[in-house]
Amino acid sequence: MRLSRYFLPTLKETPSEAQIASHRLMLRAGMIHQEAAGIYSWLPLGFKVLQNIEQIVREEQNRAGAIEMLMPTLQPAELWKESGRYEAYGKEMLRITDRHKREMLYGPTNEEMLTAIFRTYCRSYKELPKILYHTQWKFRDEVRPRFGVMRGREFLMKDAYSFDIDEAAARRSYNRMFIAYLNTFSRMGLQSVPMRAETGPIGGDLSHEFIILAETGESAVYCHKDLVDMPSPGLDVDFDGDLQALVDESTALYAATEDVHDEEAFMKVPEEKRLSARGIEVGQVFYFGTKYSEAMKATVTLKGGGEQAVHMGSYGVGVSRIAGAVIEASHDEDGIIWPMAIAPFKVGIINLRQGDTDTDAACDQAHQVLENAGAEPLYDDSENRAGAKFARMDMIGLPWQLIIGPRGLKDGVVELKERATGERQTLSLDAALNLLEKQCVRSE
RNA sequence: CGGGGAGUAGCGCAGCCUGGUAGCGCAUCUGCUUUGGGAGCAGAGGGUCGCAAGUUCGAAUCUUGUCUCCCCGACCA
Repeated sequence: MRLSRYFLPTLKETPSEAQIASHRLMLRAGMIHQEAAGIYSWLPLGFKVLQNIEQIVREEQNRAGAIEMLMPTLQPAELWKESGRYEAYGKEMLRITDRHKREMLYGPTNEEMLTAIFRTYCRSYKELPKILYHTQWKFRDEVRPRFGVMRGREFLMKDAYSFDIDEAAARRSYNRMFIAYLNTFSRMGLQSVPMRAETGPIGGDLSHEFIILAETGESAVYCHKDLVDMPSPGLDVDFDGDLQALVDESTALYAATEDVHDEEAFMKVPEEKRLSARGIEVGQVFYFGTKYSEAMKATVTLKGGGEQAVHMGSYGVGVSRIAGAVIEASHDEDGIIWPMAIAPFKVGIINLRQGDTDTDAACDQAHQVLENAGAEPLYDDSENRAGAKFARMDMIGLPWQLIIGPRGLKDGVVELKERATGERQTLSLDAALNLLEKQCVRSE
């Protein structure tokens, strides 16, 4: 993509409303545009990131055996009256009345809707187990939205719902999502730590929040240090096999958020391994049994006759929030540092002397070769001076910068800079293009 | 929802106390010079001062109301 044809409204100055790094950088890098408190337009660069995140989530959901669908943003109030949550949800729920005076709402989540779908079509134990998911915009009318997309009112969320015959089977679904989440975040270059979370009225140990450690995290967290560099299970996991051992491995060590923190248990962690930090929740897995299926009469017939309310769980990933969380976890004074997997472009080509015949030609060639190879280049062909181009490229944080100028070309070389480390190497254009193809093209 | 702060050009801000032709920096446009880490000079365009009432000869400035945004807290993916 040529920058001159793209839409990338970057800002040199920081808008005054942005307090934390990710919010500031998303505005400055031209990723988002605020429409109202907690509501954002996603400009092209931000939208690419959002799509990359969504796609990784999708691939890992599918790999774990979940089935994708799509439910609407607007829901009829009746569903929520059935479950009792229409009253319980309070002012956070955005209620709307249509022209026929029917009560509607902008969905904050979809348990009711999917439970209603399930009960309509699935009547037998033979239909189980099932995990269905979608990625859709939600709305929660937070009293006080903040931190940009990390805590907006409108947000994009992947939510999955599992249906099983009993608690033991529900645990297997839970485990699938648990492992899928570890892989999902790992693929995005994020080290996630599953932490015990509040389970609500159901009790038990079946709820975990997936936390990314970051200084600006919204909640205090406590965990065993070894969890911070525990490898993810890997994409070759057999999701049809028994995942319990893998889950146990990830949950054996102490890890809890503020809400459920147990100081006594934490003290049993060797002192040098105790980590108390702040974290951002990017996902949550939750088993809630028959809470909705009973209220909404989602039952299946049993093998031996009789009926059973299905055991359910729900599994959320904050897709739009992750865009902010990644930046919180990965930036420096100069700007964003995108992990390769979700970077909006993989390499930025910097033309140091726009208008110089040789430099223009070399840049054009690099651009074309990388574009054709699928390395997703962004070519800064603007008339700006070198310094401005460097600064902007650092800010938007593409993993690689290919720097081409007349000075180097005289000696037949270009410069390649890795954003994360700042390391530069000088090499021939061909060698640079070869290296970039290896680094930036996704092999599948 | 309690407490605090702010709305003046696309962005960042001054002006308000003490009413009298609306300013600065960045950005944008034109020209010349410059060209490897956010260039220099010269010029130009762009604002019903959030909105509404009121006071006044006269309101960005004073008064009242209202809307919006931000911060701290409570709440939350």
